[in-house]
Amino acid sequence: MKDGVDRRSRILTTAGELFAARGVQTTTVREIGDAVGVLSGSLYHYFDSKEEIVLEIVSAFIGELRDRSLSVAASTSEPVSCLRELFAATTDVLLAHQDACLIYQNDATCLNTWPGFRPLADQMREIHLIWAGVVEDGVEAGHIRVEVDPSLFAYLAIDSICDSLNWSRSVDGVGFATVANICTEVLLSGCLNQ
Amino acid sequence: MKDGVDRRSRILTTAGELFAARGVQTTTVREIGDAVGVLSGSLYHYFDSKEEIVLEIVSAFIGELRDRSLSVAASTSEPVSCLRELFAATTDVLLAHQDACLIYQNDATCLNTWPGFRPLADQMREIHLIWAGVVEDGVEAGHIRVEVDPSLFAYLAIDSICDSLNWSRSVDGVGFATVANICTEVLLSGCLNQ
DNA sequence: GTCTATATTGAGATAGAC
DNA sequence: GTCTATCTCAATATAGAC
Repeated sequence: MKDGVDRRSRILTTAGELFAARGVQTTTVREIGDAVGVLSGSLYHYFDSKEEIVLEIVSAFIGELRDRSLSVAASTSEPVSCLRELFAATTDVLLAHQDACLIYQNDATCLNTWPGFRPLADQMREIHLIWAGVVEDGVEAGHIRVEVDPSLFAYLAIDSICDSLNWSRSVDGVGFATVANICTEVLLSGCLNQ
Repeated sequence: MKDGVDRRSRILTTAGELFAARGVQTTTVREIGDAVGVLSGSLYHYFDSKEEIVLEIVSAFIGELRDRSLSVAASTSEPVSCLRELFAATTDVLLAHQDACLIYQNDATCLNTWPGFRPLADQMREIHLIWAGVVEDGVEAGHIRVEVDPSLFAYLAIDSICDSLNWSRSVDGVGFATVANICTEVLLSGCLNQ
Protein backbone atom coordinates (compact mmCIF):
# COMPACT_ATOMS: atom_id res chain seq x y z
CA MET A 1 0.00 0.00 0.00
CA LYS A 2 1.84 3.05 -1.31
CA ASP A 3 1.82 5.83 -3.86
CA GLY A 4 -1.96 5.97 -3.58
CA VAL A 5 -2.17 2.81 -5.65
CA ASP A 6 -1.34 -0.60 -4.31
CA ARG A 7 1.80 -2.28 -5.53
CA ARG A 8 0.06 -5.18 -7.16
CA SER A 9 -1.77 -2.85 -9.55
CA ARG A 10 1.42 -0.95 -10.24
CA ILE A 11 3.14 -4.16 -11.22
CA LEU A 12 0.33 -5.01 -13.63
CA THR A 13 0.41 -1.56 -15.24
CA THR A 14 4.17 -1.39 -15.55
CA ALA A 15 4.52 -4.94 -16.80
CA GLY A 16 1.77 -4.25 -19.34
CA GLU A 17 3.68 -1.31 -20.77
CA LEU A 18 6.88 -3.33 -21.08
CA PHE A 19 5.16 -6.36 -22.59
CA ALA A 20 3.35 -4.15 -25.11
CA ALA A 21 6.50 -2.29 -26.11
CA ARG A 22 9.00 -5.13 -26.32
CA GLY A 23 7.01 -8.34 -26.37
CA VAL A 24 6.23 -10.86 -23.65
CA GLN A 25 9.19 -13.13 -24.18
CA THR A 26 11.70 -10.35 -24.65
CA THR A 27 10.70 -8.70 -21.36
CA THR A 28 12.33 -10.29 -18.32
CA VAL A 29 11.06 -10.36 -14.77
CA ARG A 30 14.17 -8.41 -13.81
CA GLU A 31 13.20 -5.59 -16.16
CA ILE A 32 9.73 -5.54 -14.64
CA GLY A 33 11.22 -5.37 -11.16
CA ASP A 34 13.56 -2.54 -12.17
CA ALA A 35 10.73 -0.55 -13.72
CA VAL A 36 8.53 -1.00 -10.67
CA GLY A 37 11.42 -0.25 -8.33
CA VAL A 38 11.60 -3.62 -6.66
CA LEU A 39 13.76 -6.72 -7.01
CA SER A 40 12.52 -9.41 -9.36
CA GLY A 41 12.11 -11.90 -6.56
CA SER A 42 9.62 -9.64 -4.83
CA LEU A 43 7.23 -9.93 -7.76
CA TYR A 44 6.60 -13.49 -6.67
CA HIS A 45 5.00 -12.26 -3.50
CA TYR A 46 2.10 -11.05 -5.67
CA PHE A 47 2.11 -13.49 -8.56
CA ASP A 48 2.99 -17.14 -8.97
CA SER A 49 4.69 -16.62 -12.30
CA LYS A 50 5.40 -14.23 -15.13
CA GLU A 51 2.75 -16.05 -17.13
CA GLU A 52 0.16 -15.25 -14.50
CA ILE A 53 0.94 -11.54 -14.84
CA VAL A 54 0.42 -11.65 -18.58
CA LEU A 55 -2.79 -13.62 -18.33
CA GLU A 56 -4.28 -11.28 -15.74
CA ILE A 57 -3.59 -8.27 -17.97
CA VAL A 58 -4.99 -9.84 -21.10
CA SER A 59 -8.01 -11.43 -19.44
CA ALA A 60 -9.21 -8.09 -18.11
CA PHE A 61 -9.21 -6.83 -21.68
CA ILE A 62 -10.80 -9.82 -23.37
CA GLY A 63 -13.38 -10.22 -20.62
CA GLU A 64 -14.55 -6.64 -20.95
CA LEU A 65 -14.58 -6.85 -24.73
CA ARG A 66 -16.74 -9.93 -24.59
CA ASP A 67 -19.20 -8.43 -22.11
CA ARG A 68 -19.57 -5.21 -24.08
CA SER A 69 -19.98 -7.06 -27.38
CA LEU A 70 -22.61 -9.35 -25.91
CA SER A 71 -24.64 -6.47 -24.53
CA VAL A 72 -24.47 -4.56 -27.82
CA ALA A 73 -25.64 -7.60 -29.75
CA ALA A 74 -28.46 -8.19 -27.27
CA SER A 75 -29.73 -4.63 -27.26
CA THR A 76 -29.69 -3.70 -30.95
CA SER A 77 -31.72 -5.67 -33.46
CA GLU A 78 -31.11 -3.81 -36.73
CA PRO A 79 -27.95 -5.48 -38.15
CA VAL A 80 -26.19 -2.45 -39.67
CA SER A 81 -26.71 -0.27 -36.59
CA CYS A 82 -25.59 -3.16 -34.47
CA LEU A 83 -22.44 -3.56 -36.55
CA ARG A 84 -21.69 0.13 -36.18
CA GLU A 85 -22.17 -0.12 -32.43
CA LEU A 86 -19.87 -3.13 -32.26
CA PHE A 87 -17.16 -1.04 -33.90
CA ALA A 88 -17.76 1.77 -31.40
CA ALA A 89 -17.84 -0.49 -28.37
CA THR A 90 -14.66 -2.26 -29.45
CA THR A 91 -12.87 1.06 -30.00
CA ASP A 92 -14.03 2.12 -26.57
CA VAL A 93 -12.76 -0.98 -24.79
CA LEU A 94 -9.42 -0.83 -26.60
CA LEU A 95 -8.90 2.73 -25.42
CA ALA A 96 -9.00 1.50 -21.84
CA HIS A 97 -6.85 -1.58 -22.50
CA GLN A 98 -4.28 -0.47 -25.06
CA ASP A 99 -1.33 -2.40 -23.68
CA ALA A 100 -3.38 -5.54 -23.20
CA CYS A 101 -4.60 -5.37 -26.76
CA LEU A 102 -1.08 -4.90 -28.12
CA ILE A 103 0.07 -7.90 -26.11
CA TYR A 104 -2.78 -10.02 -27.40
CA GLN A 105 -2.10 -8.99 -30.98
CA ASN A 106 1.65 -9.16 -31.05
CA ASP A 107 2.15 -12.24 -28.89
CA ALA A 108 -0.80 -14.34 -29.95
CA THR A 109 1.45 -17.13 -31.24
CA CYS A 110 3.20 -17.27 -27.90
CA LEU A 111 0.02 -17.05 -25.80
CA ASN A 112 -1.57 -19.84 -27.81
CA THR A 113 1.11 -22.26 -26.62
CA TRP A 114 0.06 -21.69 -22.98
CA PRO A 115 -2.64 -24.00 -21.63
CA GLY A 116 -3.71 -21.19 -19.31
CA PHE A 117 -4.67 -19.08 -22.31
CA ARG A 118 -7.30 -21.55 -23.54
CA PRO A 119 -10.30 -19.95 -21.80
CA LEU A 120 -9.32 -16.54 -23.18
CA ALA A 121 -8.97 -17.94 -26.69
CA ASP A 122 -12.47 -19.32 -26.25
CA GLN A 123 -13.78 -15.90 -25.25
CA MET A 124 -12.18 -14.38 -28.33
CA ARG A 125 -13.91 -16.99 -30.46
CA GLU A 126 -17.18 -16.02 -28.78
CA ILE A 127 -16.60 -12.38 -29.70
CA HIS A 128 -15.83 -13.40 -33.24
CA LEU A 129 -19.08 -15.35 -33.45
CA ILE A 130 -21.07 -12.37 -32.20
CA TRP A 131 -19.71 -10.22 -35.04
CA ALA A 132 -20.16 -12.95 -37.63
CA GLY A 133 -23.77 -13.46 -36.52
CA VAL A 134 -24.58 -9.79 -36.93
CA VAL A 135 -22.97 -9.69 -40.37
CA GLU A 136 -24.91 -12.77 -41.38
CA ASP A 137 -28.16 -11.09 -40.34
CA GLY A 138 -27.15 -8.08 -42.41
CA VAL A 139 -26.56 -10.24 -45.44
CA GLU A 140 -29.92 -11.96 -45.05
CA ALA A 141 -31.66 -8.62 -44.63
CA GLY A 142 -30.08 -7.56 -47.91
CA HIS A 143 -28.04 -4.71 -46.46
CA ILE A 144 -24.65 -6.37 -46.66
CA ARG A 145 -23.19 -7.73 -49.89
CA VAL A 146 -23.56 -11.50 -50.24
CA GLU A 147 -19.94 -11.85 -51.38
CA VAL A 148 -18.85 -10.81 -47.89
CA ASP A 149 -18.23 -13.95 -45.86
CA PRO A 150 -19.51 -13.14 -42.34
CA SER A 151 -16.80 -15.01 -40.48
CA LEU A 152 -14.07 -13.46 -42.59
CA PHE A 153 -15.46 -9.97 -42.20
CA ALA A 154 -15.51 -10.47 -38.46
CA TYR A 155 -11.80 -11.24 -38.48
CA LEU A 156 -11.10 -8.29 -40.77
CA ALA A 157 -13.04 -5.87 -38.60
CA ILE A 158 -11.78 -6.94 -35.19
CA ASP A 159 -8.15 -7.23 -36.26
CA SER A 160 -8.25 -3.89 -38.04
CA ILE A 161 -9.58 -2.04 -35.03
CA CYS A 162 -6.96 -3.70 -32.84
CA ASP A 163 -4.24 -2.88 -35.37
CA SER A 164 -5.38 0.74 -35.31
CA LEU A 165 -3.50 0.96 -32.05
CA ASN A 166 -0.23 0.10 -33.76
CA TRP A 167 -0.92 2.36 -36.71
CA SER A 168 -1.90 5.38 -34.67
CA ARG A 169 1.53 5.19 -33.09
CA SER A 170 3.17 5.28 -36.55
CA VAL A 171 1.03 7.84 -38.37
CA ASP A 172 1.82 11.10 -36.67
CA GLY A 173 -0.76 13.67 -35.76
CA VAL A 174 -3.56 11.13 -35.78
CA GLY A 175 -4.85 9.67 -32.53
CA PHE A 176 -6.17 6.18 -32.03
CA ALA A 177 -9.81 7.28 -31.92
CA THR A 178 -9.51 8.95 -35.33
CA VAL A 179 -7.74 5.99 -36.86
CA ALA A 180 -10.36 3.62 -35.49
CA ASN A 181 -13.11 5.82 -36.91
CA ILE A 182 -11.60 5.84 -40.39
CA CYS A 183 -11.25 2.05 -40.25
CA THR A 184 -14.86 1.78 -39.21
CA GLU A 185 -16.06 3.96 -42.09
CA VAL A 186 -13.95 2.21 -44.74
CA LEU A 187 -14.95 -1.26 -43.62
CA LEU A 188 -18.61 -0.41 -43.17
CA SER A 189 -19.04 1.27 -46.52
CA GLY A 190 -16.95 -1.48 -48.07
CA CYS A 191 -19.34 -4.20 -46.97
CA LEU A 192 -22.69 -2.48 -47.55
CA ASN A 193 -24.79 -2.87 -50.67
CA GLN A 194 -24.83 -0.19 -53.43
CA MET B 1 23.63 -32.35 -51.27
CA LYS B 2 20.77 -34.80 -50.78
CA ASP B 3 17.09 -35.44 -51.34
CA GLY B 4 17.32 -33.50 -54.57
CA VAL B 5 17.47 -30.29 -52.56
CA ASP B 6 20.53 -29.12 -50.70
CA ARG B 7 20.46 -29.20 -46.93
CA ARG B 8 20.80 -25.49 -46.45
CA SER B 9 17.52 -24.90 -48.30
CA ARG B 10 15.84 -27.67 -46.36
CA ILE B 11 16.87 -26.04 -43.11
CA LEU B 12 15.39 -22.73 -44.23
CA THR B 13 12.11 -24.31 -45.28
CA THR B 14 11.71 -26.44 -42.19
CA ALA B 15 12.71 -23.67 -39.82
CA GLY B 16 10.26 -21.35 -41.58
CA GLU B 17 7.40 -23.75 -40.94
CA LEU B 18 8.27 -24.07 -37.27
CA PHE B 19 8.78 -20.34 -36.75
CA ALA B 20 5.47 -19.60 -38.47
CA ALA B 21 3.56 -22.17 -36.45
CA ARG B 22 4.98 -21.62 -32.98
CA GLY B 23 6.80 -18.30 -33.07
CA VAL B 24 10.48 -17.46 -33.39
CA GLN B 25 11.35 -17.39 -29.71
CA THR B 26 9.32 -20.47 -28.83
CA THR B 27 11.06 -22.56 -31.49
CA THR B 28 14.46 -23.87 -30.40
CA VAL B 29 17.42 -24.79 -32.56
CA ARG B 30 17.04 -28.32 -31.23
CA GLU B 31 13.52 -28.52 -32.63
CA ILE B 32 14.78 -27.30 -35.96
CA GLY B 33 17.53 -29.89 -35.93
CA ASP B 34 15.07 -32.65 -35.03
CA ALA B 35 12.69 -31.63 -37.80
CA VAL B 36 15.46 -31.51 -40.37
CA GLY B 37 16.93 -34.79 -39.10
CA VAL B 38 20.22 -33.43 -37.89
CA LEU B 39 21.71 -32.44 -34.54
CA SER B 40 21.30 -28.82 -33.53
CA GLY B 41 25.04 -28.22 -33.59
CA SER B 42 25.18 -29.12 -37.27
CA LEU B 43 22.97 -26.18 -38.15
CA TYR B 44 25.89 -23.93 -37.31
CA HIS B 45 27.82 -25.33 -40.22
CA TYR B 46 25.36 -23.45 -42.48
CA PHE B 47 24.38 -20.46 -40.37
CA ASP B 48 26.13 -18.32 -37.79
CA SER B 49 23.09 -18.08 -35.57
CA LYS B 50 19.39 -18.74 -35.22
CA GLU B 51 18.81 -15.06 -35.87
CA GLU B 52 20.53 -15.37 -39.24
CA ILE B 53 18.13 -18.13 -40.25
CA VAL B 54 15.14 -15.99 -39.41
CA LEU B 55 16.50 -12.93 -41.21
CA GLU B 56 17.29 -14.88 -44.36
CA ILE B 57 13.74 -16.24 -44.51
CA VAL B 58 12.09 -12.90 -43.89
CA SER B 59 14.37 -10.90 -46.15
CA ALA B 60 13.56 -13.08 -49.16
CA PHE B 61 9.91 -12.24 -48.59
CA ILE B 62 10.26 -8.51 -47.95
CA GLY B 63 12.75 -8.07 -50.76
CA GLU B 64 10.44 -9.65 -53.30
CA LEU B 65 7.46 -7.71 -51.99
CA ARG B 66 9.36 -4.47 -52.36
CA ASP B 67 10.54 -5.24 -55.89
CA ARG B 68 7.09 -6.25 -57.07
CA SER B 69 5.44 -3.21 -55.48
CA LEU B 70 7.99 -0.88 -57.04
CA SER B 71 7.48 -2.30 -60.50
CA VAL B 72 3.68 -2.14 -60.21
CA ALA B 73 3.85 1.50 -59.10
CA ALA B 74 6.24 2.32 -61.93
CA SER B 75 4.22 0.67 -64.67
CA THR B 76 0.66 1.75 -63.89
CA SER B 77 -0.26 5.40 -63.80
CA GLU B 78 -4.01 5.38 -63.12
CA PRO B 79 -4.25 5.34 -59.28
CA VAL B 80 -7.21 3.05 -58.79
CA SER B 81 -5.96 0.43 -61.25
CA CYS B 82 -2.56 0.72 -59.64
CA LEU B 83 -4.06 0.17 -56.20
CA ARG B 84 -5.87 -2.90 -57.42
CA GLU B 85 -2.66 -4.23 -58.92
CA LEU B 86 -0.81 -3.62 -55.67
CA PHE B 87 -3.37 -5.79 -53.91
CA ALA B 88 -2.94 -8.50 -56.54
CA ALA B 89 0.86 -8.39 -56.50
CA THR B 90 0.95 -8.50 -52.71
CA THR B 91 -1.40 -11.48 -52.64
CA ASP B 92 0.81 -13.16 -55.19
CA VAL B 93 4.04 -12.64 -53.26
CA LEU B 94 2.44 -13.81 -50.02
CA LEU B 95 1.37 -17.04 -51.66
CA ALA B 96 5.02 -17.84 -52.30
CA HIS B 97 6.23 -16.71 -48.86
CA GLN B 98 3.47 -17.71 -46.47
CA ASP B 99 5.68 -18.75 -43.59
CA ALA B 100 7.90 -15.69 -43.92
CA CYS B 101 4.87 -13.43 -43.85
CA LEU B 102 3.47 -15.12 -40.76
CA ILE B 103 6.83 -14.73 -39.04
CA TYR B 104 7.00 -11.07 -39.94
CA GLN B 105 3.48 -10.47 -38.72
CA ASN B 106 3.48 -12.47 -35.55
CA ASP B 107 7.00 -11.72 -34.37
CA ALA B 108 7.36 -8.11 -35.47
CA THR B 109 7.90 -6.93 -31.89
CA CYS B 110 10.71 -9.41 -31.46
CA LEU B 111 12.32 -8.73 -34.85
CA ASN B 112 12.28 -5.00 -34.18
CA THR B 113 14.62 -5.48 -31.23
CA TRP B 114 17.30 -6.98 -33.53
CA PRO B 115 19.74 -4.53 -35.10
CA GLY B 116 20.04 -6.91 -38.05
CA PHE B 117 16.37 -6.35 -38.85
CA ARG B 118 16.80 -2.60 -39.45
CA PRO B 119 17.33 -2.78 -43.23
CA LEU B 120 14.25 -4.95 -43.60
CA ALA B 121 12.18 -2.56 -41.52
CA ASP B 122 13.35 0.17 -43.88
CA GLN B 123 12.23 -1.85 -46.89
CA MET B 124 8.81 -2.33 -45.30
CA ARG B 125 8.57 1.42 -44.80
CA GLU B 126 9.41 1.84 -48.48
CA ILE B 127 6.57 -0.49 -49.43
CA HIS B 128 4.23 1.42 -47.19
CA LEU B 129 5.22 4.70 -48.87
CA ILE B 130 4.54 3.24 -52.31
CA TRP B 131 0.98 2.38 -51.28
CA ALA B 132 0.43 5.69 -49.54
CA GLY B 133 1.63 7.57 -52.62
CA VAL B 134 -0.78 5.75 -54.88
CA VAL B 135 -3.69 6.40 -52.51
CA GLU B 136 -2.74 10.05 -52.31
CA ASP B 137 -2.82 10.27 -56.10
CA GLY B 138 -6.24 8.65 -56.04
CA VAL B 139 -7.52 11.20 -53.55
CA GLU B 140 -6.17 14.09 -55.62
CA ALA B 141 -7.73 12.64 -58.77
CA GLY B 142 -11.04 12.59 -56.92
CA HIS B 143 -11.49 8.82 -57.06
CA ILE B 144 -10.74 8.08 -53.42
CA ARG B 145 -12.62 9.69 -50.54
CA VAL B 146 -10.75 12.58 -48.95
CA GLU B 147 -11.50 11.30 -45.43
CA VAL B 148 -9.25 8.33 -46.16
CA ASP B 149 -5.78 9.13 -44.83
CA PRO B 150 -3.34 7.65 -47.39
CA SER B 151 -0.77 6.48 -44.88
CA LEU B 152 -3.40 4.89 -42.71
CA PHE B 153 -5.09 3.15 -45.61
CA ALA B 154 -1.71 1.76 -46.63
CA TYR B 155 -1.33 0.16 -43.20
CA LEU B 156 -4.89 -1.13 -43.30
CA ALA B 157 -4.49 -2.67 -46.74
CA ILE B 158 -1.08 -4.28 -46.29
CA ASP B 159 -1.82 -5.66 -42.83
CA SER B 160 -5.20 -7.00 -43.92
CA ILE B 161 -3.75 -8.91 -46.86
CA CYS B 162 -1.04 -10.33 -44.62
CA ASP B 163 -3.61 -11.24 -41.97
CA SER B 164 -5.62 -13.03 -44.63
CA LEU B 165 -3.09 -15.81 -44.24
CA ASN B 166 -4.02 -16.30 -40.60
CA TRP B 167 -7.73 -16.01 -41.29
CA SER B 168 -7.77 -18.45 -44.18
CA ARG B 169 -6.39 -21.04 -41.79
CA SER B 170 -9.27 -20.39 -39.37
CA VAL B 171 -12.23 -20.05 -41.75
CA ASP B 172 -12.71 -23.48 -43.18
CA GLY B 173 -13.40 -24.17 -46.80
CA VAL B 174 -11.95 -20.85 -47.89
CA GLY B 175 -8.45 -20.67 -49.31
CA PHE B 176 -6.03 -17.80 -48.92
CA ALA B 177 -6.56 -16.50 -52.46
CA THR B 178 -10.31 -16.19 -51.90
CA VAL B 179 -9.87 -14.50 -48.54
CA ALA B 180 -7.39 -12.05 -50.02
CA ASN B 181 -9.79 -11.28 -52.87
CA ILE B 182 -12.66 -10.52 -50.51
CA CYS B 183 -10.39 -8.24 -48.48
CA THR B 184 -9.35 -6.48 -51.64
CA GLU B 185 -12.96 -5.91 -52.72
CA VAL B 186 -14.15 -4.68 -49.32
CA LEU B 187 -11.23 -2.31 -48.86
CA LEU B 188 -11.33 -1.00 -52.42
CA SER B 189 -15.04 -0.30 -52.47
CA GLY B 190 -14.74 1.08 -48.95
CA CYS B 191 -12.26 3.75 -49.99
CA LEU B 192 -13.70 4.77 -53.36
CA ASN B 193 -16.03 7.72 -53.87
CA GLN B 194 -19.83 7.23 -54.29
C1' DG C 1 29.38 -32.37 -43.09
C1' DT C 2 27.85 -34.55 -39.00
C1' DC C 3 28.57 -36.16 -34.67
C1' DT C 4 29.67 -36.12 -29.25
C1' DA C 5 30.22 -33.43 -25.69
C1' DT C 6 30.25 -29.32 -23.38
C1' DA C 7 30.85 -24.36 -22.56
C1' DT C 8 28.20 -20.33 -21.51
C1' DT C 9 24.79 -17.55 -20.51
C1' DG C 10 20.57 -15.78 -19.05
C1' DA C 11 16.11 -16.66 -17.66
C1' DG C 12 12.34 -17.89 -14.22
C1' DA C 13 11.77 -19.06 -9.78
C1' DT C 14 12.78 -20.17 -4.60
C1' DA C 15 14.55 -20.07 0.48
C1' DG C 16 15.11 -17.75 4.23
C1' DA C 17 16.97 -13.58 6.73
C1' DC C 18 15.40 -9.07 7.95
C1' DG D 1 6.69 -7.12 2.05
C1' DT D 2 11.31 -6.73 0.45
C1' DC D 3 15.85 -8.12 0.24
C1' DT D 4 20.13 -11.31 -0.49
C1' DA D 5 21.55 -15.07 -2.42
C1' DT D 6 21.13 -18.83 -5.12
C1' DC D 7 19.01 -22.80 -7.51
C1' DT D 8 17.68 -24.86 -11.67
C1' DC D 9 17.10 -25.38 -16.09
C1' DA D 10 16.95 -24.66 -20.85
C1' DA D 11 18.72 -22.46 -24.72
C1' DT D 12 22.32 -20.81 -27.98
C1' DA D 13 26.52 -21.71 -29.45
C1' DT D 14 31.31 -23.96 -29.70
C1' DA D 15 35.38 -27.37 -29.93
C1' DG D 16 37.17 -30.99 -31.79
C1' DA D 17 36.86 -36.05 -33.10
C1' DC D 18 35.34 -38.79 -36.94
